[in-house]
Amino acid sequence: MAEGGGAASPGGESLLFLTDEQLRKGIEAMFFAYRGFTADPDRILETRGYGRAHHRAIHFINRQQGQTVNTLLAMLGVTKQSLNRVLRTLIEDGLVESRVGRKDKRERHLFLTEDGKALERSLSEAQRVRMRAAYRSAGPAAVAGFRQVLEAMMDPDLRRHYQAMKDSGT
Amino acid sequence: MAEGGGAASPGGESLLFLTDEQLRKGIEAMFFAYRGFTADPDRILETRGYGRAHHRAIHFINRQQGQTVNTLLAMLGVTKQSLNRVLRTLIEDGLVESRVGRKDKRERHLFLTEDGKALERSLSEAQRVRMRAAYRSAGPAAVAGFRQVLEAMMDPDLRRHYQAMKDSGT
DNA sequence: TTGGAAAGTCAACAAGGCTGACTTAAAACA
DNA sequence: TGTTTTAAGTCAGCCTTGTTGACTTTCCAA
Repeated sequence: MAEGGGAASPGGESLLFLTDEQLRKGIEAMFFAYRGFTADPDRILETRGYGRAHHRAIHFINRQQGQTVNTLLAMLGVTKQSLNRVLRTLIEDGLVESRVGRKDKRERHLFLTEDGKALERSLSEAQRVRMRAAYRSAGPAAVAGFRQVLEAMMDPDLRRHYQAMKDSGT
Repeated sequence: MAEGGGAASPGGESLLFLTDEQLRKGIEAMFFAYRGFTADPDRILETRGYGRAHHRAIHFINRQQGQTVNTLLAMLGVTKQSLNRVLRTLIEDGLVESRVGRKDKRERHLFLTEDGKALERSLSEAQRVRMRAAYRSAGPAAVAGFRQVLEAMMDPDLRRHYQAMKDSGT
């Protein structure tokens, strides 16, 4: 209700956005939007017998080709057993290549093959289409706000990962 | 970071925010932010032996007390068998009450008990704390943009659910 | 009175998380 | 040199949460 500094007062619009009601709408918006956000890739993945776990692995391997398994693990926040199951099928299917490290031979460096890149493009393009439509309908100012709020919502560790990517522009 | 808003170049603002690079950042922001968004409730749920499925059921029953199972099903987008498993444990644990419909006795109307409401409050408060912090750090304009983009990202069906809630203000 | 909708249940299965224990290879260290 | 630590991978088993399919019960409405 009227927490956060008296949202009920007239002219207090600068605070109104912090009412529990507003926050609840933001929470629900996240829930519904995330469903839409994953819907298109999910459909593509299904035709191949893959799931979201495969998508995540593909996305992050593409983002930084040649990264080690440990790096990927930190990004995904799952156990190596869990990742390994997914990674094994991607390697068997020829979408991912695992190369022994040149300097440190314990490490495996992960790369997308041409097939892997093709799937990555089709998945991310599906997501970009939706994102592009949302961006267009909301406008540039809204997009800036969108990214600002999302960034502030991340856990610090994840935010660092996100920001690291920001700098390494294509 | 000269491109926090995505459109640093003068004049090109209306198009620059639609580059694939910008879209990719938006996609990744969604991914990381959603992890943060669910982290706090997940921790609370774990202590009770519940999962996200229980959280979702509790959230939507609270949102519209007395709704039928079918309504809830449409909102959650899962099968009734899947929902039923979750619902059964919540009823057994005394967090949800299921009342036979007065007019149509086939229907079951779902309500949160006092215990259920207490858990709902603790879950949503955890989420609100994070959301509030994100909102504060991003500012009112960013929040408006955030909600606009999320809404545009939803599937039309889900958007209707979201907007329906919007009107039924507390 | 009967067809069909709403709800619930049982069984079986799959994806994708998890823990724990263990191996192998190689690097790092003392 | 020999020992410890690290990176990766594997096996086994468990849990949650999603799925399909088949079926029953209840009961409204044509």
